[in-house]
Parts: sequence; C-alpha cells; structure tokens
Amino acid sequence: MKPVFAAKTHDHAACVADALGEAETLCQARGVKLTPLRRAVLELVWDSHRPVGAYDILDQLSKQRGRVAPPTVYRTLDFLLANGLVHRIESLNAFVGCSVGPDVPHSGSFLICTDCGRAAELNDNRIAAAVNLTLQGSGFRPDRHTIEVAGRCADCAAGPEAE
Amino acid sequence: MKPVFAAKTHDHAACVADALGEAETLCQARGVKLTPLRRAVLELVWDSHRPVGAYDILDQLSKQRGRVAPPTVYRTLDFLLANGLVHRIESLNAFVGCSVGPDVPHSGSFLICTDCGRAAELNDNRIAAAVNLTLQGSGFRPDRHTIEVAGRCADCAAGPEAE
DNA sequence: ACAGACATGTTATATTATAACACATGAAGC
DNA sequence: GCTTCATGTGTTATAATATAACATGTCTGT
Repeated sequence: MKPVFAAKTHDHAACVADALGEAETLCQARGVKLTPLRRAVLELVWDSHRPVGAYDILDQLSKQRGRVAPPTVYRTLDFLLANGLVHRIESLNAFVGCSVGPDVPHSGSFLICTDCGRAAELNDNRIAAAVNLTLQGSGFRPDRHTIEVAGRCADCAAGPEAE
Repeated sequence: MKPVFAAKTHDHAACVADALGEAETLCQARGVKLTPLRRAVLELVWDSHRPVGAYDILDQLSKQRGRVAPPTVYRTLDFLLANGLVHRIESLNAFVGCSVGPDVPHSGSFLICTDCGRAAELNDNRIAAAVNLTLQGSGFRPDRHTIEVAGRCADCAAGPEAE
C-alpha cells in the first residue's frame, strides 16, 4: 500500500520542525519575512494533518497571545497561501500545511478522510493531466484548480475503531 | 473548438425549460415531489449559467413570494442537491444547475470563468478515471470529489470586451 | 530625524449557514 | 370521519466564516 496519509505513528514533531525549517528557508530566499505571528500560525496549521478552520487557529492563537481578531488570522493565512506554505481546502473552509513543497507552484490536490478528518496532499499530476486533457480544444485557459476527493483513508476503511 | 460553455447566443429559455422538464420527470420517477417552491428555486438556479449564491436566490425568491428566510432556501437547495439537480461550487459557495443529467450519480467537475462568471460542467469520465488510477494501491476509498478549474473561457480569452 | 513600506491591531460589519421549534397538509390506516 | 404519521414549509434566533476600513507600530534606508 502506497503511503499517502502520514503514518499514524510518524514523528510528528520532526514533521512540523521540517515544515517550519523549509518555510524559514523559503522566506529568506524570497526576501519575505516569516514573522513570529506567521510562524505561530503555520505551526498551528501543522499541528495535525487535519485541515483546520480559521477560527480554530484564532482560538489557539488567543491562548498564546491574548485576544486576537479575525483579520489577524486571515491576513496571516493570506500570506501563507500566497507563499504556498499552506493550502485552502474549499470543501471544508479550512487550511492545511503544504506537504509537496512551496517552491513548486501548484494548486494542491487532496484526499480527505471523512472518518478521521486527515488530509493527504497528492504529489501527482495525473488528475490535473486528465483535467487538461478534458479541456483540450475547448479554448479554456486554466489558471488554478481545486481537486479534493473525500472518502475513507486506508486506516479508517480497515479498522472502524472509535475516532 | 468543442462547445463546453453554453454559446452566448443559445436559446436559454429552452435550456431552462428542458432542465425543469427533466427535473419533473426525474422526481416523478423517484416518487419525490418537485413542489412549487423547489421548482422556483431550481428555475432561479438555472436563470443563468453562472453559479448563484444562496442569498441571491433568497432575494429573488422574496420578490416572488414575499419574505423568505434562509432555511427555506437552504432546505430547498439540499433537496435539489440530494437529487442531483444542482451542484454546489465549493470554491464560490454557490450553486449551479446540473447539466450532465441527474439520473447518473456524479460529483460534478467544473470549469469556471473568472471573467464572465459562467461555469461549465464537464462530463467527467476521464477525470473520475484518473482519480481512481491515482488512488490505486493507496487503500483510499473515494466517495465524492470536488473538481473546479478556474480560468478564462474561450470567449473571454478571445475578446476582452466589457463584461 | 524622517519617509516609506510593511506588519499588526482594532472596530465594525458582511456573508454564508444551521439549530430549534411551530404550523400546515395530505396520505394511510382504522 | 378522525387519527396518526411523514413530509414540507414558516419563523426566530444564532452560529460560522470572512472582509472593509482605519489606526498604530516597527523596521529600513537615507
């Protein structure tokens, strides 16, 4: 079985540390600032492999720094989105860390488990390729795509133990 | 050029009449009721080939029947969605009539023009096939998908005349 | 010091969606 | 006929998501 979702036993601390490190590097390369606020939000997004809502982030952030207002969170998410560090999951109005790598521009394609809530980003252009194939001759100029497949991940399909 | 988007000159009245007729037939076949309210909402959704927001529907509906509250609209949309008569465009929080045919269960795949706002539903065999192919060996059991490609339709890409 | 750019804070509000309960209507059984 | 039940609709209130507009702070280059 191909590992698509993060193994339930993986070293998540390292996983987050990696993501933050890469983000730091990327921001330096681009001459943009990964401020403490942005870093904190990115870390909260990476807190799990589940897409997280803006207001969940807001709640967590408030615990760390006292009252935070929605624009703070949305602006920060806008920055992270613009730099490819997170993706928005349209079907959930939620956000998840980019696990493909922000240096390659891409829209993100996701599998979302409706049981455990985890999301897995596909590093695979076959779906996008099929979309492009379907477009051929239509004159449509694609700009970005939203590809989100909901279902049950292998773990959840296998053992329906309590969430 | 394959006709993906409805031609700007097509007979839209006939287009809507068709959709309503098919809906009527389908509902009878299924033993569910296409009530006047549901018919009115479906007609409003089909009013254009642009995805339309729930509150836009609400406004229009209010003109026809006096004060209407949000739950009325959302419930009606839920019915139409459940019966495959409309699709939800996640990236726009909006709804559009199903032009593939509600008798075949499908999640819908859309092209959305960011210039003129129109949406075109793809007859998505190849896309669904690519999704399945990509998932092979992953153990993921897909249930439904959200595929929305934003870009410029042929008309808008060709002539940037005023919207 | 100052200007300018950028990041953040603050207040208010817009937009999208649902929960919970009330009432109406029509078919199924008695 | 009346009851009962399921279904559809109405109504009130509120939740959840998102943005506009403006104020303040903070760094950087000169």
